Amino acid sequence: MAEIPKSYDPQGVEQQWYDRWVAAGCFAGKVDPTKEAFAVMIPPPNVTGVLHMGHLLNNTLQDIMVRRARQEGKSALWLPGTDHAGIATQSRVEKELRQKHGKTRHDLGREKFIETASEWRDKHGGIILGQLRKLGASCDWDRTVHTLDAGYSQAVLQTFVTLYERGYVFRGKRMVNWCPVSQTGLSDEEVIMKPSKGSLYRMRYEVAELPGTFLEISTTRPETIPGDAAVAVHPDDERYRHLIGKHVWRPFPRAQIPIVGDTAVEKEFGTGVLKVTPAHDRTDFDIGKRHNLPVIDVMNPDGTMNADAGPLAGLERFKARAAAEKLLEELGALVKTEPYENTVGFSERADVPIEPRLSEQWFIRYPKIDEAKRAVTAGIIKFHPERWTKTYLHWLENIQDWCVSRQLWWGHRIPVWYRKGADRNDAANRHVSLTPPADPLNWEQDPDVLDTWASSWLWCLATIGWRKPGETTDELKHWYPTGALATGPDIIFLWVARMIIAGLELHGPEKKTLTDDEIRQRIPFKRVYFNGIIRDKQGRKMSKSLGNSPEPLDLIAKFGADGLRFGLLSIAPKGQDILFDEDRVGQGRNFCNKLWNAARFRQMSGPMSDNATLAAIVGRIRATQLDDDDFAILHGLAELTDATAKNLDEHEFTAYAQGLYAFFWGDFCDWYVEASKSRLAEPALRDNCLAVQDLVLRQFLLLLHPVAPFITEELWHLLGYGPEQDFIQRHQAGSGGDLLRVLREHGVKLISSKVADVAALREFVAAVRALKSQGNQATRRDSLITVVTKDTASRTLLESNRDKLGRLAGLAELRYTDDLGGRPGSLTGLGTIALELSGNVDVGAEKVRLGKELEKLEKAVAAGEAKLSNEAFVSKAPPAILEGARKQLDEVRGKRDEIARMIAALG
RNA sequence: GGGGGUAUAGCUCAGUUGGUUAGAGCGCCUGAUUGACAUUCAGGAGGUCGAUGGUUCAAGUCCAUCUACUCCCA
Repeated sequence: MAEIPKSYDPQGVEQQWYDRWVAAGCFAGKVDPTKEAFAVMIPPPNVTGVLHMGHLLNNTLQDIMVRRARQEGKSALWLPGTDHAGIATQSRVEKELRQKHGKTRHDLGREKFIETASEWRDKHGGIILGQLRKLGASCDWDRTVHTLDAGYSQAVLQTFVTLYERGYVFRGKRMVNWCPVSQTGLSDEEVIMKPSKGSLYRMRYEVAELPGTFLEISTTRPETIPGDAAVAVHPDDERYRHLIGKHVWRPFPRAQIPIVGDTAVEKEFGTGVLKVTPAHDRTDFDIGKRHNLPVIDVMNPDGTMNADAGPLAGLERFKARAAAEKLLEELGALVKTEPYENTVGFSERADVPIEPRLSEQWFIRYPKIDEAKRAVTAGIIKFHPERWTKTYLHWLENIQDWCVSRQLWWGHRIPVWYRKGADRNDAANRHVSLTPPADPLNWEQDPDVLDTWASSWLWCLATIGWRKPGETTDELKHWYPTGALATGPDIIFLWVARMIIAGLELHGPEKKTLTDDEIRQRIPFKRVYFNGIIRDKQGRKMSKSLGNSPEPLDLIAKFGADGLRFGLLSIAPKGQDILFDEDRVGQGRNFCNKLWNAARFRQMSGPMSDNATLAAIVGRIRATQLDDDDFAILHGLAELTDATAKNLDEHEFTAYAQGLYAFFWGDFCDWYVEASKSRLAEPALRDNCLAVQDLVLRQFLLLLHPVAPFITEELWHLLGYGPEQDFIQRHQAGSGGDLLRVLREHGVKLISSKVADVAALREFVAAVRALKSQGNQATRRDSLITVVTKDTASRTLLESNRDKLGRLAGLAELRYTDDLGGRPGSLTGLGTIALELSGNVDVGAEKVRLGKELEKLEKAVAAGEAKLSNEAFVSKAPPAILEGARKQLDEVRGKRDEIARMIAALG
């Protein structure tokens, strides 16, 4: 066996194992009806994207779930893929066309452009999937899916057709969020509201019927004045009620427009008078409909003003705003301009203010809303953390129709053909189908494509072969519903909710309503884990423009994939945002190194024996030779095993990592291994001690494997737990009970009182070390400690562990007495101790320290006495609590007296 | 305007149905290092659990109000 090097070097280990895993087909998801299935579908990253911090955490979590499922012997699948990212990809490709060739997509034509975009995708896309391999992601790469793949596309188009046939898809002229840069409509979910500094313009319009009377109006958007069709006031507003029905003069183009009364007007905002621009504002559009106002569109799709904008025609929208201000001023209609901050919607992709714009679009009215709510409220789908259910339900309760058409070329082209020259809004003139009409020359296809989310909402279905409602396949039957989804809460509406709705409507035959059982069969996943968003140290979102995001691959190089994964878990509070701090992630790397060195120590401590199976290792243990520490560590191991399972079941990933850390570093390395060094030096005791170490290491590697796959695989082999052609993923730790049973069958019965004994010894050692440190004897290995033992049991315990105490606390001798006199001392559960040869003790400092201790104890005594003299407490508290309180009071009193005595003795 | 979330040590966070003298990691201070590990070891300092009020024998934990910060939706 190779000698283990001094410090862990992840680089070589990781690459080597990843290649071997892939070559051996370790990640292949195989349909096996005899096994419980557990599938995870990766949240498909944007094909143009590269790995960022959020992916690291999110994919680590998925890998943990999948690797654990594999260890448990389940039929496990983690399916990777990408989405085609309509707007993002198209903008990237158009930008490149413009910069390299000075061309637009229109120069190329649709077909050629899509070809170019596909080439670009094949070349640049999917970088991120390669990066995930570095993280150790155990995806079944042979199954990689892209939303524009032929089969997937068929599913997307079929869904549109099906929903159209079922009456959930309709075409309509509506106010949409228009992005003037991408020149496409957007769904509400793709609009980011941002506070923006602008101006509030106060203008006055003259009342036509009452010359000399003016109405003051506030607006943030004077460039839309030419589109004004009316002004509106609240019908109950005393100030203006009498003017309803009259008219005002619109300043430009000068025209009379009516004054209408509408309850949508906020009396308190501005002057309480609203200019109504039906073509350019959602509320105004609704007001316009109620009052039969004309819709005057004054803008071009690219955000410039059109001919109807009169004097503003041809200007870009923000230039037009300035021009409008100037015009108002010249006309004497501007009262004043004041700075104003309001929230403005920005296009998520292009990052420019969106323009509410009236246009013809395709919409989906969401089906199965009640069922979608019930799936979560009835616990058929579980959210972790649970509170996200509130956000989810709130969205469903206020749900709006989904604008699914995008004025792009890159994506799934809407499968609708219109009869040439006929009214498109008449369904009779449409052909909605996966296949073109028989007489294509008489028809033209809708130029738009579908929203990317209208493809990724089928992710859990179409990745495993769903193509049509009511049809199923072996793969679908086996993997669906998937086991869990891990994603960020920022896409709870965009993706999570829509996937649930898609599953409910599309998986299975058409049904108007669903029973709970049917819901159970149709949901896309059983659990959703929402991980926190990773922010920088100051709590800002990671972004390219801020430059505050570390390069993930650099982090992997620096800490190792395992170290980074472990470090991320240990700093990721459940469902809270994560403030990323590189120093803290270093903990993960340190932990891997600690594990590495523990294994190295094991290797150096004695020859390796049969480690091939758990039974073989247990078989090496001689029950009669086990000491207190062996019992305690094995007991702790059994507890850790159960705690680990529980934490993973409940998606308590941080607790999972912290539990492993505390056991291994604190209990095993700092205490057990240190304590066992004296036994390892004795040939007669050595083998037994090594067997226990081998046992602990083996089980620990199994528990750690999901989060740190590389180092655990490497050590699994280095320490001889499995032959070369085997993999750790084929083994599981079992339960704590299993472990205890195997031990018991071998004659090892764990005595639980030993756990308390070891805890007392650890406390004793800590007290001695502290005392020595205060007496400037920290480094001495020949210290003498005098003990006033509490009872004979304490003395027996100390005596039977003398060697260890000597080694761990640097004690040459323990002496027992009844009176410590004036020596500086301290209290332990096993008795009061004092240091001999105390050297240059600072009596003053010692008194201060003891004084503080005394004060604390006196408070505790007073609290205890008050509690026990309280009639109500004594009569109402449960006996166990009462008993505990009495015991504690006795203890605290004893300690107090002892400390008081020590202080007095110091003089 | 509506709906969440958070507030515990200098920092980042644990603290599971209320029940001992509230914990961890990092940082800081002191000390150690020739055989597992400086990616280490030992010790120490540091907290009226955001504020007020309430329920209870008992509140960091439950309830109400308030304050601050933060996210989502309109």
